[in-house]
Amino acid sequence: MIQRPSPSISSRKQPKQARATELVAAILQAAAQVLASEGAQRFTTTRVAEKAGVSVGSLYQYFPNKAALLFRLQSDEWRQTTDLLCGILEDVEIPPLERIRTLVHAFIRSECDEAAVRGALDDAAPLYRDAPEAQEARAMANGTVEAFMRETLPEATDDARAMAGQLIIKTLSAMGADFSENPRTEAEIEDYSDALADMFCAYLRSLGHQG
Amino acid sequence: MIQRPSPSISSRKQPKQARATELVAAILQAAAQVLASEGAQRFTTTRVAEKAGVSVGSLYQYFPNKAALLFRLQSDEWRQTTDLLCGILEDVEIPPLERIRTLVHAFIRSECDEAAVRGALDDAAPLYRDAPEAQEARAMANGTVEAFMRETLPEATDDARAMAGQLIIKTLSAMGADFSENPRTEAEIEDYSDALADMFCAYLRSLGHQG
Amino acid sequence: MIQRPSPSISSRKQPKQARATELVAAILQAAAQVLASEGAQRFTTTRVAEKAGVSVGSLYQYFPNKAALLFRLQSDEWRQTTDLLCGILEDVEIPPLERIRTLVHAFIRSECDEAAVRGALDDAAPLYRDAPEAQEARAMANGTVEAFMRETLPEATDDARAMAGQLIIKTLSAMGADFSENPRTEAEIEDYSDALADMFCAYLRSLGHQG
Amino acid sequence: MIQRPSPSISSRKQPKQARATELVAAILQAAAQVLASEGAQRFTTTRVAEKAGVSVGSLYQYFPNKAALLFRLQSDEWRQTTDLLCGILEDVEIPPLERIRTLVHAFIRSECDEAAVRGALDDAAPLYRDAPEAQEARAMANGTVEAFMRETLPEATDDARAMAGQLIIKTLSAMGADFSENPRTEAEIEDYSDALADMFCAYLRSLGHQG
DNA sequence: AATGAATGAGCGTTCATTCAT
DNA sequence: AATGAATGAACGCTCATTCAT
Repeated sequence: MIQRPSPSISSRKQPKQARATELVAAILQAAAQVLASEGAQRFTTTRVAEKAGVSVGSLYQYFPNKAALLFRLQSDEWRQTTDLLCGILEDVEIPPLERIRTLVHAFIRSECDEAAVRGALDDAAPLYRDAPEAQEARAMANGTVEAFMRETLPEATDDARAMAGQLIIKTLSAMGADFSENPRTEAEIEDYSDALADMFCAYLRSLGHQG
Repeated sequence: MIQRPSPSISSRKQPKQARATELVAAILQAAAQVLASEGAQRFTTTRVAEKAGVSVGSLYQYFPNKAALLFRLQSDEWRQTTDLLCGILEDVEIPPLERIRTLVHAFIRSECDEAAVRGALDDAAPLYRDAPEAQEARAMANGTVEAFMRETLPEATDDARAMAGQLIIKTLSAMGADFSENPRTEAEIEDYSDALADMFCAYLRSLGHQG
Repeated sequence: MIQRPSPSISSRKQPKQARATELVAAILQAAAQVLASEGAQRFTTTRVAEKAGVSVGSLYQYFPNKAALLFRLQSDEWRQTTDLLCGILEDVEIPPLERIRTLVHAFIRSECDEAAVRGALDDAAPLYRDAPEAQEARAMANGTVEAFMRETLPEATDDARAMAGQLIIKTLSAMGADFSENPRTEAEIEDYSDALADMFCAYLRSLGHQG
Repeated sequence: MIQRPSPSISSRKQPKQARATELVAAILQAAAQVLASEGAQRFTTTRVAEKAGVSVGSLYQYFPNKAALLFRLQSDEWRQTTDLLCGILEDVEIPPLERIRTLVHAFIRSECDEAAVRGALDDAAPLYRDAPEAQEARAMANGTVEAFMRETLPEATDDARAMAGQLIIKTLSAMGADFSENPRTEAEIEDYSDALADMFCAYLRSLGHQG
């Protein structure tokens, strides 16, 4: 295993003024565009700054390095996705397995919607994933998942629940990334999501869920 | 395994090809080492050639570019893994779900064993994955998987079987990659493999498998 | 020493100048700190302004450029050192060679005390040394040195005296800088100062000093 | 005191072929020219390569980084100077103090001859002086100096001799650098060298040398 | 007067690939 | 066939200075 440097990735300053906020937004938008249109390989700070209509220096005023910019992009994506998924998981009106199905559909669709950026972000992962901040970000939804699992598998041990929860989330995430690598039709998305949901539901039932 | 000519006979017949085979093998071995020890970021043709005790020029005689070298590495990994998995899947003496479990264990363990190379290979994927040959390589095991699925789900439609087969294989592959990113203990490997196998088995049963 | 206005009287009379003096003092202090703690390489106007709790713009209001700031630092150091040395040289109560010895000890010790700043200032010399003002600054103590030399070598020609005086002063200065590059123990400082003083005294005696 | 990074500075490869030797020579010559004509501040690898009629890449084939190039320049200067000085110091036919005088003249003249390069090299010292190799280089002439001092001050303690030797050498070196900063006439060089030699001789006599 | 965001030329260094030998 | 020196565009990043507010 290789020890890569973990550059500090935290934002250089939190924009106090509207001007700064706009700038950061412009940079992030440009970054997403460059990532989507040019790919991770050609994602350079110069290109992002140019696309954003800003000098490189300005970019570096708000992001301490390239990794931080990528991480921010990823982080925003994560937050969005997390919000989406948590909103679904926490809706106790709906039976758990139905929630899972909805969740899978929502996630897969969302992955396909922004496939270009996400794919390139994955390619760039080596540049930011070893930063400590990245570890934190990935743990955000843990609480919600745990609660959902307690509800779904009330009689399982904590360990079993944790493992099953992680397995499902990770599988969803990995399969979404893989599936969205190629362009997909509406029907393919539906079929694939259903199959994946079938697998998760079968698994949960086998672990003791009483539907 | 390197094809060594018996010194007196075939080395005269095909001196070039034998030499070439050795060279290619040395380069590939060096490439794997460089990838494992230096990471995708620092994987350079010069470094590989140096490690292999060969000139860069020679490297470029056998591999048209860096992507080709990486692709070959990946391709060999795939063939190996495929052989491993097919051997297990084709053993009709053992009940299907048991085969699946064995397969998962074997695969996860194998991923962890070579985590360094495979992880780096994944990081480098953007560099070779767009090659046309890369598509072919991934289809190798299709026949065996299909056969296994026919055996396991005899009453399902072809479409359903194909989908389920792909889903399981892809999930196994993606989760193996993800899981082996961090160093793992023996016990973690066992637990994780079992959980994954549980999920697959539950899924297959839910699709109609009669165990 | 900072010139603080008594709050009720002079601060009304010359509010700008008092404020300016404080600002300049704060900047210079910060500059010395940055130089000592970060080194010449990382001595940037932004960092100095930040350390001084002042905007870069303000810094540039009082110093036309980075070189001017460095020069001022150097200049202040020179004035301090000059005062120290002149005070010793002008004490006619003490025999000349004893004054030299005291002077060497005082200077070497002072160099070691502020090694960090002075070392970094030396490193930065290329940035300010070509300024015309820099020439003047170095001539400050000339009068005192001349007087001392007249006293010490009353029978020598003016030229010989000037040369000897310059030689000793320059040697002292150069050797102080060199010696203080490395951290030194008390004993090393004493020994080194004595040796240097021995050399100067022997030289002066050889030129005709009657002790 | 600041902890600067000590980049490895050793030559990347010893040129085996005439071609390579020529190249290294061309680079070193170009480097000296750039240093002399543009100053340490504008001494960049790109500029050196350009002046040498070579690509930057080639430069980096023979020098691992800019510091190494500078160090090599300095190192060559040191070797030259060392050879010059040792040749003089070791000539036992000539009385010690006369040797000292000859040495001072030779050194000061040599410093003035190449003032531009040496001055700029001094300015660039922060970039290479902390490398371990630089420490070694400075110790080269120690043996010869020691022998000379034993001959000149046979009755002094080892410590006293070492101190006196270091003092003289360092003073010579520092004063040569300082003196050659400005352009000098023939007469100035002679006068200055004599004064310096006078000082050293007086010092050695005062320490017990019997001339 | 004071601010600090913005600039952008410039730096040191890397590395896939070529091609004269 | 084999070599490995040579290329040079490209990268991430810094910092002295300006100027609109």
